[in-house]
Amino acid sequence: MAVTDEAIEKIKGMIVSGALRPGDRLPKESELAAGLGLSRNSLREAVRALSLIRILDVRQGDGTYVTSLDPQLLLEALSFVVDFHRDDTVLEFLAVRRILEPAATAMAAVRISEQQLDALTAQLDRLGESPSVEDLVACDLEFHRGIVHSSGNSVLCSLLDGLSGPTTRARVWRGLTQEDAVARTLREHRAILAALRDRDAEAARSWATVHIASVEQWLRSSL
Amino acid sequence: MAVTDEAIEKIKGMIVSGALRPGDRLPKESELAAGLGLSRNSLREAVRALSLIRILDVRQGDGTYVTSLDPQLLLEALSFVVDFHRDDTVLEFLAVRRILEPAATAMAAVRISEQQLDALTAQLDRLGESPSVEDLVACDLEFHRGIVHSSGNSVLCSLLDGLSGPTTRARVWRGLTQEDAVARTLREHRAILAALRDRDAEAARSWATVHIASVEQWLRSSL
DNA sequence: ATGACCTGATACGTCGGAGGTCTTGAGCGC
DNA sequence: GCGCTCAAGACCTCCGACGTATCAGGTCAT
Repeated sequence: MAVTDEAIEKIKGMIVSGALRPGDRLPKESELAAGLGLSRNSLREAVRALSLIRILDVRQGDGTYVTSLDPQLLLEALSFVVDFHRDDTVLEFLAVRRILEPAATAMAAVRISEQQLDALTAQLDRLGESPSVEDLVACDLEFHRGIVHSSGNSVLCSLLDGLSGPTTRARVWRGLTQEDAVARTLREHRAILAALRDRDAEAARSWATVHIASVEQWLRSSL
Repeated sequence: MAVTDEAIEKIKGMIVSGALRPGDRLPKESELAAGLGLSRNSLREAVRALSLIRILDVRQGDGTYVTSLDPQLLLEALSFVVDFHRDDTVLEFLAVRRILEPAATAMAAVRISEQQLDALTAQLDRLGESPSVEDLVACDLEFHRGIVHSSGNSVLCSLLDGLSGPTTRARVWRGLTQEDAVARTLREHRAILAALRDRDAEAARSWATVHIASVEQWLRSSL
């Protein structure tokens, strides 16, 4: 195994074992390199790799720190990976979302706060009747993010966030090619919100399923 | 933005845009570095980072290649990230698994082949009545992997694979501390398998839910 | 002719050192 | 007390050199 890979493993080990805790500062590059028995150049490769996946946070002029290691932060790296998938796997991502999102929406139905409900309502009102496609998609993303956040499971939240990336582009196409997509989306959002307000988990789950299934159906027929 | 980060983005761009396709070979380090306008050292940091998350495959003495970019391969990186999570987020991972696994099992019920069913049966038979805890956990992992694989969704498959890491350790503790855990696990596996053989998606889903919920319940009470 | 073996070219792996740039905080003047 | 200056510390980038692994092609014995 290459020295750089060893260094990655060792740093990982220090974090997992608790020797380095979230927010801790690493020794400076030259010291750490000496400590791990490799050159500064090779160590930098290891640090850079861990920094890409948000394990380490490197600040020029300051030092290198262990991140908070929050699921939210770490799963951000997922979206980077997801970006590499071609269109032929979008359907598979969507299928996973179709499983997770209804479940998250149902969970949110029993946990979401009144303030959050009001905020979501205000957001939908602000969008108006016939928004631009870009606004709609952005709002759509925000809407679902808000709901999933209320599920109370940060892993679930981050996972859906990462998975939503590839389907976002698809939704833009849809808005451009399907006439009633805008009105339909708005209608379904209202329905989901109403179900949440009623604390009706099953209705919320069903509307979320319908919502995603409609995107999936369109995508499947147009590929 | 640092030159290394630029390089990462540029290489990513070359792949996403299709200029570099899966299996393609990159120019040698010195040429690529010159092409991207940075030093070989800095480029190596970019390549190393992309190699950690399985975007690139570097072979000493040969060259650097774009990987297959299979979801399975790319989501392997997920397990690396998941390893960093402490025990207090295991419950959240388990909650996500509780959503995905029953759905995957239900999907498998209508798609799994007879050969696969026979293989799973043989695997359970081979384990015997009172296996060691390690054997049981390994077998458990393999059992679920086989079923999820039959769901036909490779993204779902890889995701569950990555998510199962942190709960594996938990299951080992469980086997060590809870007397009837072994027998119970075996019983539930048989039930899931029977449901799959009956092509009964709902029964399969329910048994999978029960199976995971029992782990979750024990874990929740023991933390 | 075929196979194993050797060898050179090629490309990645590692290293040490030299400047450059950014952040931080102490010290100074208003 | 407040704001500014400046020097120290730490990361950023680069260069050039050498080590090591892989592969292709030629050589030689069978």
